[in-house]
Amino acid sequence: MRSGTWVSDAETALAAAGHRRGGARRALLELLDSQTCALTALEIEETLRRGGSRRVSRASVYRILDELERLSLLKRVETGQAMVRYERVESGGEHHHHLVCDACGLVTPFSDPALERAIDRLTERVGMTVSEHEVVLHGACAECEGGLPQR
Amino acid sequence: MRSGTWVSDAETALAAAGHRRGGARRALLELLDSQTCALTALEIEETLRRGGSRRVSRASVYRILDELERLSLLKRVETGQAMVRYERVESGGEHHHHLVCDACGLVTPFSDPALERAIDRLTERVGMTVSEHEVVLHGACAECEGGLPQR
DNA sequence: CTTGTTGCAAACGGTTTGCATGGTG
DNA sequence: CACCATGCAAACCGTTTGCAACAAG
Repeated sequence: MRSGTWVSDAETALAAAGHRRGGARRALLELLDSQTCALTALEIEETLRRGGSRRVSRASVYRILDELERLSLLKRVETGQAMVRYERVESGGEHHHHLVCDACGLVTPFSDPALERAIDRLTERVGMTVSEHEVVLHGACAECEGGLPQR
Repeated sequence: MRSGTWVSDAETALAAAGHRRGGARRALLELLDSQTCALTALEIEETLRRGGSRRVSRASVYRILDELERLSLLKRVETGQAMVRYERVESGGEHHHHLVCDACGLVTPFSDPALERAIDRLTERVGMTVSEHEVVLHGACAECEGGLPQR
């Protein structure tokens, strides 16, 4: 059960960045807020169209995603599949990573404190200012296990 | 200083998979063997052309990379940049992950036993057969730190 | 000679951009 | 009423594919 603060936080940040309001962006914000994991631009476009929400053109989807990412409201997720995915960034800093089934394409979130600790420690030792990190586990989900990967 | 076993291992695996020899693939194998980190298809094509090696058509580069990946001789690396990168898979199982400078695009390898341990442990708990994992750290390299990211 | 290997150019498909229209403040 | 937000369609560009010429075994 989400509190919905993300949408209002996002709108505040957008206003602060000099943006006006717009129906397309609003629809995207609400959709993204309701998700538990990352979506592709295509999934977003289709969900909005079929979900009864306002139809949003593909160009707008991309433009809005781009802007939201620039404002650090969204995070880009690379799953090794054809399309990039996006998911909201929690203001609290909590975040998860992803399991990708290479057979059926299913993307599932997971989180692991021990992993985060290892990365935090590592982050201090590398010769670089680390602003973000991403971990992707590839394999076969329970359902596909035993079946042939089709890629 | 590399031992060069990767190239011969690769050729053995290719032969076993029913492939004949070919100059283009040979050139790619040698180039990839000499690298310390992942290259894009474009970088491979250009390096081969300029490096005096045989010129290899773009289509062949992609086809060969694809086949080598299928045989687990290469690993695909997603850095969040426009293009996919490829690097050889060590038969010993040793592997590294990547630091990506979002300002200049520099990709650097790193390895961390503690991180690997955390991932191995995690791998046993998730409801999925994990065959591979990838960790990417984003940030600004020493050189770019202070300058503005340009994306 | 049979069949995989390569090059060339055209086709693909996700993403971006140019331009005209519409809505916000 | 100035300007950002949006839709549409065309342009982009990394990657894939069809096909014909080559070359390995």
